[in-house]
Amino acid sequence: MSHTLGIRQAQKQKTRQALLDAALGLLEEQSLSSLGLREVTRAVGVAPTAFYRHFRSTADLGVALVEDTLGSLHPMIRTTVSTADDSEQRVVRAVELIARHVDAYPAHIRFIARERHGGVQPVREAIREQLARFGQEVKDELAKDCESAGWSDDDLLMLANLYVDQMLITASLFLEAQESTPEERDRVIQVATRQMRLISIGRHHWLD
Amino acid sequence: MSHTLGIRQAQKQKTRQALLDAALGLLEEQSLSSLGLREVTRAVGVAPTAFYRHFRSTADLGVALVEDTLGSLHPMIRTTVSTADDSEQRVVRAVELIARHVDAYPAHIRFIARERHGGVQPVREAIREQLARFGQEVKDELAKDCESAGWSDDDLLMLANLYVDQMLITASLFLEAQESTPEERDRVIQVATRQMRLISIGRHHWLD
DNA sequence: AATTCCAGAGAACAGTTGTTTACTGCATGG
DNA sequence: CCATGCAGTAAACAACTGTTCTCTGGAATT
Repeated sequence: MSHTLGIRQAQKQKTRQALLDAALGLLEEQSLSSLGLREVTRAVGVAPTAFYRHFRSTADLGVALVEDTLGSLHPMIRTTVSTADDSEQRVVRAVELIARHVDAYPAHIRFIARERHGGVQPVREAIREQLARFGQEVKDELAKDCESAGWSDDDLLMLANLYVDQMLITASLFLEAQESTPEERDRVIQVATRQMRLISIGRHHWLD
Repeated sequence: MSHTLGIRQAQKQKTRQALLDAALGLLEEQSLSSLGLREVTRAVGVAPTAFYRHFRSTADLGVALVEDTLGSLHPMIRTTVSTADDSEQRVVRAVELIARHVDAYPAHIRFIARERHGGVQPVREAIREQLARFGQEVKDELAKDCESAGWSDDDLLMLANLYVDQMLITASLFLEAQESTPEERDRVIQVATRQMRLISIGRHHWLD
């Protein structure tokens, strides 16, 4: 079904991606609500009017950016929860995976952390939607675990969302520590690991 | 020592507060990095140049706003942790207090949630600093509790920061639910309460 | 080979922005 | 009571913004 795009469509998607990439770069030191359309086109090297061929507005571009950046998170979250070692090893491995992802795509998680509560409503909504989806995915993974026996659906979802939020907080801490000393980075690893561990302990004794 | 201000200084502080209030209002539907200085003065009804008598830039105003808005949070956080009922009642009461605070000062917590990871570095730093202070305060309160016997200082601070982050997440959820149905609000209360409870359970079994 | 289509260019538009300069009126301190 | 200080005003600046309109070159379709 995936017909090889013509030269025409290929070029279009290329500049579209260039616009998205340029925007993501510019958003490292400002928020979406202050991002100008001309600013983006200037960074790419196309005329301002070309922008409209791809997006209705910068808010529209922001929504597209949400799909892109959170799409890259799906595999990480999946593997973070599903690695079936012992409970303690799982926590350590999760924090490690988060750190690795932040190193690989710092701009992605900066964008999400910044715009999750940012000034552009449609973007906030898109992020909220995607994170709810993540919550469901994590819940499904948790349900497979034998430790989840006797848990209600509501409680599983509650725990899943707690994990998702904690992942974002941890990722954000790694991002801040990135332009700091390596010792600070190690400190973040230790704190994040212990917080995750405490949540896991709470999970273990939930049904008492 | 607090000498009654002259008419001069009183007027100055009055317009300064007017600028802060107007800015906080405008920031409900945009972020600080897109807030224009003229926009603020227009909302107050003074000349654009008057702005410079009070702030160097909008970023400067943002930092001042952090002190204001997070100052109002100090009493809440203090009482949230220190009410010395039984553990379960404490959780319920904490969530209740957060809900009440969000209803009282929605713009305050919106500002903090938005600019904590926002596009203006000095403001991010100011918020980070204040939240670290909160973490210390919570830790001091936790240390008084008999349940904290045998805990290391690092672990206490780790738990305190976990609580602070969880409070912010919960407050943010209440804010979103504010312009939604009352049933949604109740759902937020239930989820937040159970998340807090799970953390408390983790705390209780931490030393096993 | 002729025609249609469309991504991108270019110019122009009215509005807005931050910042500077010179000013005014009034509360304040000698 | 008079001189100084200073909060706020007014006008002007170059630079920038989003959006519209018209146009063009080359891929896509027939």
